[in-house]
Amino acid sequence: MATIAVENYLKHVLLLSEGGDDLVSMGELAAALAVVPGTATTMVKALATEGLVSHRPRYGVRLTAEGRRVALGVLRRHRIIETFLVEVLKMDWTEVHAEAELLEHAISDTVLDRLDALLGHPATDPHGDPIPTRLGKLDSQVYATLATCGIDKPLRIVRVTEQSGEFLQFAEQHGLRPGAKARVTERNLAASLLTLKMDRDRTVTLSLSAAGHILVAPVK
Amino acid sequence: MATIAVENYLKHVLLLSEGGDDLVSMGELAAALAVVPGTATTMVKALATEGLVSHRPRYGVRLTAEGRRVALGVLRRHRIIETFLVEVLKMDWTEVHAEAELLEHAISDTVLDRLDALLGHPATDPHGDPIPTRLGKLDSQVYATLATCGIDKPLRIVRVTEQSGEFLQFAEQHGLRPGAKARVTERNLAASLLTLKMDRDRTVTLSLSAAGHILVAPVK
DNA sequence: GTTTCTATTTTGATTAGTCAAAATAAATCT
DNA sequence: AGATTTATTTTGACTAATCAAAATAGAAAC
Repeated sequence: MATIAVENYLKHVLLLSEGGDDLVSMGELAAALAVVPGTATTMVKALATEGLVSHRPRYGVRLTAEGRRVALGVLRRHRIIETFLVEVLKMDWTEVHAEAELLEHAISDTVLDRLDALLGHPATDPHGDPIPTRLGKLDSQVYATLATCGIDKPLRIVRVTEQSGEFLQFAEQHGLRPGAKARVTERNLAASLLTLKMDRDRTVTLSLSAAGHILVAPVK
Repeated sequence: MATIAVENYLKHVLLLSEGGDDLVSMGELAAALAVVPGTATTMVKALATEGLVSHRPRYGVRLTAEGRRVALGVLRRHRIIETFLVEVLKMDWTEVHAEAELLEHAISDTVLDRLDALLGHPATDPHGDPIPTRLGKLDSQVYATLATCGIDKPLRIVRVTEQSGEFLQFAEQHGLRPGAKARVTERNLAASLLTLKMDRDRTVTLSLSAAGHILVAPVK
């Protein structure tokens, strides 16, 4: 039985390895978990002897098949709980992340399956993040971001990959939520800024780094 | 911030002191928490220095006002979660106790208040146990039990004070659930048995000790 | 009023997770 | 290549919660 700490380590290794590089560094991992690097090293070594990760000392860590299975379970719980909090309890999508962080380690499979059914087996959570299936399949579709997409093409926001309350509240305030329509009108690399037009001609300006967290798909 | 272990100790001191005796013994407490007695002693001493209980060494332990406040919070969470699991997720009232035991330490006040509102601010959980209010008021109405009530009087079951799955499934199987109507037809002290008539002339026999866990009120 | 029984407390160890700070290895820069 | 910077690992220490087993204090029995 994985402890809460173990579940969190595995979840964060999964999330950090999503974005490309194969091995997750101790630095990244320690920062994500808000522990000191030495703690991450110690824990990773323990996880490695349990067969949940493989550790290449001095280079980084990666999930084993078993570790990935556990991590996907945690992620599934997290995202179903977030969806429940928004859809049923009508909480704000900008504030449910922290709540789900707590509950994801305490909910049983029975309760989770009931929630999933109540919600109609959703494919994504309120941020647009894909929900792993019971069988451990995770949709890995790659989207463009506002920082990388074409200019003046009609777009639909599909996902916002940032959990911080401030960022999400900023996004919500300007209508940058999953499902919203948008169009990039100008991208200024020198100033690292980007301008876009939302519904009803609302204009929004944001930094390229922020834009990188907003995933979009072309509107057919 | 109280840890999970601290919350559990305080909750069990509260539950064990409900049934009468002022001081809760280390033996009872250790048994309720499934730890060895020495562990309970150690923990209780720590709780005492935190001002959450007062410990009379060799005699027992009692909650302070602050400890009671914390314990009532845990109990409120537990019972609201149980109610949610039955009313919204349609789980069986005989199986929700263990689930709530896990979730009660992970749910925030925000989520709890939303659940409470969704459920219409219930006064009791599915077992008939009273739910402490946000302000820490706990209904302490005293009921007769099937072991102590009068013979041949029409009764309504108001509460079942046993959490074990087996007991509850037995109760459910024979219609002994909160709200059901019943009438004691015979009480045999020698054999420590009791017979009662339920709806549609169903007859049920159970031990006096089991009967002591089924609380009843006279039907007006 | 001793002795005996039983519950409680104490003592010494263990496990999980963490931090601070010293040691070390890899990468980078002359 | 040698020196410096930076990330990682190691070491030693700490906290919370637990157990096993020895010591002890009340209560009950004689």
